Parts: sequence; C-alpha cells; structure tokens
Amino acid sequence: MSNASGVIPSNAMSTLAQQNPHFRKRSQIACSKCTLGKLCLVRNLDEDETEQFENIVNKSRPIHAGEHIFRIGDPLDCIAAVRAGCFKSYVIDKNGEEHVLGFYLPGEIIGFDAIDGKTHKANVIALDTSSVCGLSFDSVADMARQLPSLQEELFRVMSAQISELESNAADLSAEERIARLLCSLSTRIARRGYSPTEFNLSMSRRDIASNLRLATETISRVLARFQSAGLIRVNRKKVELVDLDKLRELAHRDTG
Amino acid sequence: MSNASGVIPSNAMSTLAQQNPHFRKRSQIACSKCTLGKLCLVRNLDEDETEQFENIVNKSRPIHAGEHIFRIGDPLDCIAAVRAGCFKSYVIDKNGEEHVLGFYLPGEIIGFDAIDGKTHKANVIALDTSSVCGLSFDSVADMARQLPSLQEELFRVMSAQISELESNAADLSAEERIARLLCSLSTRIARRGYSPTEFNLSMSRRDIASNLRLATETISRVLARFQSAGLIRVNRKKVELVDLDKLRELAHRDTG
DNA sequence: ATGTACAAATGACACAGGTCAATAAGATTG
DNA sequence: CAATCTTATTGACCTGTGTCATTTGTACAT
Repeated sequence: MSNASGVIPSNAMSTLAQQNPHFRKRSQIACSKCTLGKLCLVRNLDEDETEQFENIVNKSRPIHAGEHIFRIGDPLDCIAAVRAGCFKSYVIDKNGEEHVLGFYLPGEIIGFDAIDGKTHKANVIALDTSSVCGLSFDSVADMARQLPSLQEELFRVMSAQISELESNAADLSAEERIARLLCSLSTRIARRGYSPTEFNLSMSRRDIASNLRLATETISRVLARFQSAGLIRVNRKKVELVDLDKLRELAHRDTG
Repeated sequence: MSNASGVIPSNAMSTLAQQNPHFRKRSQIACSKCTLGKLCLVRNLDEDETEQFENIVNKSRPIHAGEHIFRIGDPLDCIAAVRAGCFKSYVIDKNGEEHVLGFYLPGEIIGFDAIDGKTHKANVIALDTSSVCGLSFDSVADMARQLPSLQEELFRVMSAQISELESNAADLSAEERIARLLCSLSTRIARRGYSPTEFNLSMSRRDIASNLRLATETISRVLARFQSAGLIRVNRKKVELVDLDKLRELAHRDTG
C-alpha cells in the first residue's frame, strides 16, 4: 500500500506521470478514424476541434488480460478511454476481499473518480486483451475551457455516471440485478453496432458476483433459472439473450 | 407522471425554467458573506471571481419541510446549492415504493445527475425548513470556461460524488451501513463547524431505511443495539455519537 | 491422450434481515 | 386534554441468499 505504484513499473525510478507504460506517447491516433466512430469524448466536436483533441490523446500498446492500468493511490495523470477489450475496477477491503465496482467497455471513460483528491481510488485491470487511449486530465480540462462541446460532453458523461450509480443503488433481488447487468451490457455493446442479444461475458462469474454483491453460486443458479425459463442461453462466457423484453422488464423495476 | 411539473406551480401556464418559484430571482446573495463560509462552489475563487459568480446565483425563499424543489422530468434549468436545512432525493418504483437515493446537507450541490439528458432524474424534497441557491447550469458552465478554479471545483465535486456512490455500492451488513451513514452525517456536519458527535437526524427512520436498503425495523433494532453497546445515544431525532472511533471502524470496512 | 488446475454448477443447511402483528410514544387536531 | 394519527419500537416467525462441500466441466501443459 505504501508503494501505490501503477502498472508493473519496468523502470522503478520513473514517475508514473511520465513513464506509465500504458500511456507513454506512441502514436497520435486520429479520433476521426477511430473504429469506435466518435463514440468517445469527441462525439460532439467538429472536424477542427477533433483534430485539436487528437493532439492530447496517447494511444496505449495492447494490454493483456490481467494487467493493471491504474492502481489505488496512483496520481491522477491520465484518465483512460477504452478503445477495445474490457476492464474492471475494484478495491480490496480490510479482510482482503475484492469488490468489483464496475466494468468498462469500449467508448467508456475510466478514472473520473480520481479527480477529487487527484489520485485513483480503484484498481483497474484488463479482463481481455484491450487497449486504451490515455488522456492527461489537465490537458482535457484546459481544452474543455476552449471547446464548449468538449466541456459539455465531460459534464454529460460524469453526470451519466452519477445517474447510473444512483440507480444501481436500488435494492434489487438477485434475479433483478443479474437481468439488469445483462441488459446494461447488451445496450452498451449494441451502441457500438454489435449484436445486443449475443455476446461474450469477459468477466468471470466471480467478478459478476462481486459487482452485484451476490455469491458466485447465486450467479450460476440464476443464470440456470433464466435459461430454463427460456430467457437466455448460456454456455460459459457466451450468452444469448433470447427474450430481451422480458429481461428488461425484470431489470427495470424503477420508473419515475 | 405525464405532468412532471415541479414545485407546486402557482401559475399553471408558466414554464418551470422561468417560474420555478424556488429559484426566481429574489436577491443577489453575497457568497463571500454566506454563512457557509465559502464551503460551496466558490471555495477556490478569489474575490473578483466570487463577485462574478454571485451574479448568477439566485437565493430561494425559505422552503418548508415536505416541499419539492425538483421533480423527475423537470428540465434542467437549475442545479441547487443547499444553504440551510436538509433534502432527500428519491424515486418511485413500479410498485409505488419510494427509494431514497441520498441526503443533502448545507454546502452540497443537488442536480448533477440531471446534466445528462437535461432533465432531473430524481424528486428532491425538503426534510426541514431549508433554503437553497439556484444556479442556472448553463451559466455555471459558461462561467467555468472563464474561471479555471470554478471548472476545477465542478469536476472535483462531481468526481467526489462518483467516488462516494461507488463506495456506497459495497455489500455491507445492516450495522456497517448504519454506522457509515452516521459517520457520513457526522463529518458533513462537522465540516460546517457544528458538533460531529451530537446532531439531529432530519430524516425519518423510514427514509434512512429506504436509503440504506433496510427495513425500518432493522434501523430501530440496530440503533438500539448501538445504544446498549455504548456507541451512541438516541432519542427520536437526536443522536449523540458516544464512541465515534468505534463507529468509524465499523463503517470503514474498505481500505485500498 | 492424460493429468492438472481452475471455473462453474449443484446440493444441503444456516442465518441475517425481511415481514407481519402488536404496542408504545409523540405529534396534531378539535 | 381527549381523541386521533403518525412514527418508532419490539417480538415472533419466515425466506432469500450466503456458506460450505462436492461434483462436473473446460482449458492448458506435458
């Protein structure tokens, strides 16, 4: 804990700020040509603005499953935009138990919780082979003062994260929570043009359990129940959402 | 639900934007002389900047317990800074059950969840006689582009809210959750210079229960247990935290 | 292919906290 | 200052989910 160093520092003397190997400047990446199709912070920027933005983006090298991009206590140098793959954020409690705070898919931004206090508040680890764009938060903030659309988008994304977390706080049954996670993944994957009904669970049952505050056994049992009810078909990491409507109904207990 | 009109509209034809009676311009309030002592968004502004900021602040009239300042669906015109009193935010689920999302004390900002989608996502109601400062979010954002410290503070506060919500998501026992709420209230109250060990629970047991996802009976029982263990003394709304250290220990299950 | 190791599924049982019901203590009204 | 209503407390019992133990499945290495 005293060494909150991030990301397998190959050079022990280096500051994270300059040397975090995931965020070292490699190539300028053209956001305008990103496979994500401007799903990211540049969403509402015009061509010129996007070009400006590209100057502060560092693309990372591929990150292997199991590699950390942030660790608790790391100074907030970068926030990260997921380009490909999947990440989870987690903390370890007093008893050494891991608690998964959330999952991040391409197009999503990791690290907003680090702005307050200027240090990262969760560990973030790749679940699949992944890549991210590193964004110096200071640079983004500076640029946001020049580009209203960028500022607006930053506020919007943070706001959405607050809403999301607020609604997750609801007291749901195991079935409701699992339905909700499946639906959430579905829409987030669909946003990128992939099938909303057939996808890969990059995270283990244990990760799901930890994130939903359930036992892994409960995850297994509920998935089995969903399958025999004809709602889904699961095989290990593969899921098919057969009856998405019914799942959504289960998930959306809350209305206005 | 179709009429998501806010705040007891005395004039049915008025738009909320212009007429929300809580946020109608009444008096410019000098933030520099606010009883909160710059606990608010102006925290890091210098004198000139604070003066600028005051121009976009509308102070509300007193708000009575039970009055709403926002309702779900209200357009995001204003966010609100609590000056005095206490608020809760809540939603109603399909079954008509209320779910309390959070409590807001003086110095805290309500409405960040409304930026995404430009509509309020929760009902917000006063629990005590209260007052708030209304802040046009657009004006605040505009000004934030001129005043780096203001933008920084906005990002910081939103970030803190994200961290807070993430850590609330942990899977805690009833005792841990209640200890955590008591400690949270304690530090938030202490921030304003009041006693961290003796204060008023503005919210009902039912509100606490809903917020912590417990039954009201459990709240009563745990408070009783805490009392007989010598951790607190409770009588209705009055609480005294006798052994704050032990309470904190109970509350802070999570470490890095 | 065979062995090994880890992830997932399944079953038996326990317990924290929910639910329901009754009572008590304040608050509010006439 | 009754009468009434609401909120809080307390008790008895029930249920969903956790825990622990065992089995099955899958991937990977030899």
